[in-house]
Amino acid sequence: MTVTIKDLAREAGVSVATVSRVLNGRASVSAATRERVLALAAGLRYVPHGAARSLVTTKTSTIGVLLPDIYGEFFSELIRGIDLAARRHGYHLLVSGSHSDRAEAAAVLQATRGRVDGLIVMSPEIDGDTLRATLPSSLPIVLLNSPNRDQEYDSIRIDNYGGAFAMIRHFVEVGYRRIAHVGGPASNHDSRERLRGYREALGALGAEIDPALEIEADFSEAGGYQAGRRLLAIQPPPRAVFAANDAMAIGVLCALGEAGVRVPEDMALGGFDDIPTARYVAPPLTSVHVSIDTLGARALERLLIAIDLKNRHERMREVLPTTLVVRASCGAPARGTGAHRNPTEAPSVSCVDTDSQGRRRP
Amino acid sequence: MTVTIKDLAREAGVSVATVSRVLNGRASVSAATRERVLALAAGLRYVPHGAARSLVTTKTSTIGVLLPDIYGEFFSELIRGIDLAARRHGYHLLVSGSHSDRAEAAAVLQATRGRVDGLIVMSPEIDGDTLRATLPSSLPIVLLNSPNRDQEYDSIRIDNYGGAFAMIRHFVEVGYRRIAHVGGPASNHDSRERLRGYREALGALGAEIDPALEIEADFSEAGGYQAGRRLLAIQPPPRAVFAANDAMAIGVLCALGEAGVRVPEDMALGGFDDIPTARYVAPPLTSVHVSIDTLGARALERLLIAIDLKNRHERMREVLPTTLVVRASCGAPARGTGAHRNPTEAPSVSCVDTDSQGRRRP
DNA sequence: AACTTGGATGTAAACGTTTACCATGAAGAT
DNA sequence: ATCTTCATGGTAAACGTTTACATCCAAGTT
Repeated sequence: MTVTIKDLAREAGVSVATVSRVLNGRASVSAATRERVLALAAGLRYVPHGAARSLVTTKTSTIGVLLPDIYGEFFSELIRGIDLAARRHGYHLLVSGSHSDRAEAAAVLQATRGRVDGLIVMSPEIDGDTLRATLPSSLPIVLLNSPNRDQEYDSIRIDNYGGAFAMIRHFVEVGYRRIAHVGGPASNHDSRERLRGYREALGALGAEIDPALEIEADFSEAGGYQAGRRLLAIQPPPRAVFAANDAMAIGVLCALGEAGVRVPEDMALGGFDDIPTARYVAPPLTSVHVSIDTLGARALERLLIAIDLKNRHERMREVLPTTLVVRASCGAPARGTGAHRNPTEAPSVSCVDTDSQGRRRP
Repeated sequence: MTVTIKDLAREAGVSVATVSRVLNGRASVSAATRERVLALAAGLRYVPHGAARSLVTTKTSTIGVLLPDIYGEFFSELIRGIDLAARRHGYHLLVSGSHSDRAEAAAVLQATRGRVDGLIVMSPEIDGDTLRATLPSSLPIVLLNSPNRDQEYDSIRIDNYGGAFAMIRHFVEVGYRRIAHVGGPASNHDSRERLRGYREALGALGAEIDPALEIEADFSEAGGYQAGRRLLAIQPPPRAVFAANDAMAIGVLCALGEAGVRVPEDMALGGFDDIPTARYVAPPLTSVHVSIDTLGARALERLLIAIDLKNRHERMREVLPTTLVVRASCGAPARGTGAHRNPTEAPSVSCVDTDSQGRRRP
């Protein structure tokens, strides 16, 4: 029913080898034959069978992407970044998100064998040992934002520590001394690093240290809202709040707004991630910008190198720098009014590139 | 190097057929043999080769998803909906987004042959004729939000017309008579349907009709902002604005805010899509809610039916209903204050289910 | 005229599975 | 004791490609 290379060969009166050569642009086929085969292929709507091809070439031109949960702007940006880079290199993407447990994630990993040339893995469930246990060591893998310090795998992560440090540094420079933190789940590596940046910055910059100012939430708007309510009860109240992601910052904003607490006049606020929404809330949110699509693109390019070198390359651990984006919510000198900014202008913000210690980069 | 079923068979001292039977849970293998093979498979970290398997079974357990551009909350929701449904049914997802031209999209379509069991296509570039020309007719396909009225393909789309109609009906009920529209590109099918809903509702409900009130933009925040500026110049000014998506509505909000025009007191505003951000802008945005993940899940399930029935099923055209979500931006009676709403509560909004004529559903 | 070269094409093996079919032998039925 | 039956497991073909190798033949070289 579906037309194969044999049908094509028969119709064209040549061997399958010749058809294959034409289709793959191999040399030494006469122009006449080429024409005939090509015309016939179009006419019969022939499309080569990918699986058969990969079986013999041991190339799939596909890379697998394993994500914790395909949700929200972070992941759409990430996939977009990976996808664009993949297309540029002629690769396809096999994506899979939200695995409830380790067993399911492992099953998905297994299922990708023979359908992908490599894997980009971002999953709190999966560590190096799990990977080693379930996959052949010949499969190239890049770990994304993983706590993993494994020498066997490449990894790329965001400079959580430096980003958090930069935010606190900014708060301190603006003049705040009593700064609270709304963190993500302690089990999450990103949360822990951002918390560490917060704590060490407080210490290093001489701000006030008070464990009562640390609240743990869950990275969601709802969690941020609850945390915001608890913030309001703290005495004396903090003058600024650093939320470990923008979703929680928005929740905090919500809680403060309800209570009549003005941002930034009564309490300053900063987030992390710089999701697109950040600039459209009122007041626009100061945040730590992370170039998520770059993260994805870099991961893909690293993976391609690994594939090219048959996984015999030197492993790398890469850290992507962050940029502090200052908007109205942190009460920095003479910035914005709380109105939405004009989205057609260049960002009306000050950006500060920082190194991994939160220090200003030239 | 990588271990195959043959290695496994040799080590276990059985034939490849037996190993295959064990691995696929086929009957008639003694418990002892099964144990031995399973233990060995785990020990050697054997994983079956997907491509080889699909070659002989003609099943890939993968479905392809072709999207116009993986960008923004709409697409992350859509992919999420598809992914969840796919996993539930044991399928994987091969996604591809943002094709600059028809040729590239066609190339991607071709490349999926033999790697997918079916296709979900959402792309303005690709119509029925292109599909017919590039793909074997035996491949099951579901079209998403496509203008296509092709009898050959299943399709699912959102009730753009009904959603727009419902929004205007609501505006009229609140008391507005002079209502402007900020539309998407005229080349886009969704825009055209929303515009049609707007126009026909104005006529049907006796509101003011004035071509000067129709502005075309491009579905982006920036485009909405520009449109907002033009709105301000219209004399007499409209009392309400219906933007064809939330991104543009946010842009309009921005322009109005800059000009000191209060929403909803001076001008009411409504959007379309009900993206998560909609409830966090100030004032919270009234919008037409679309269950995007449902759209994705439905598409996948329809595709699975088609696959099951080897594409010999009856084709269907499905229209997904919308829900009007009333928040503060439209100035409906005694709603919100412009503050962020508490995200832990059930939505503090009135929802109105409507049929395809924008009439209230029981 | 014999020999070499190389372009065009065909032959067949290989890739890693699944599965229809067949062979074996033990247990139960007569 | 012979015949069935059935569980177990082996043999080999098939899936649709690519590609190493072989073959053929025309054209050029000596």
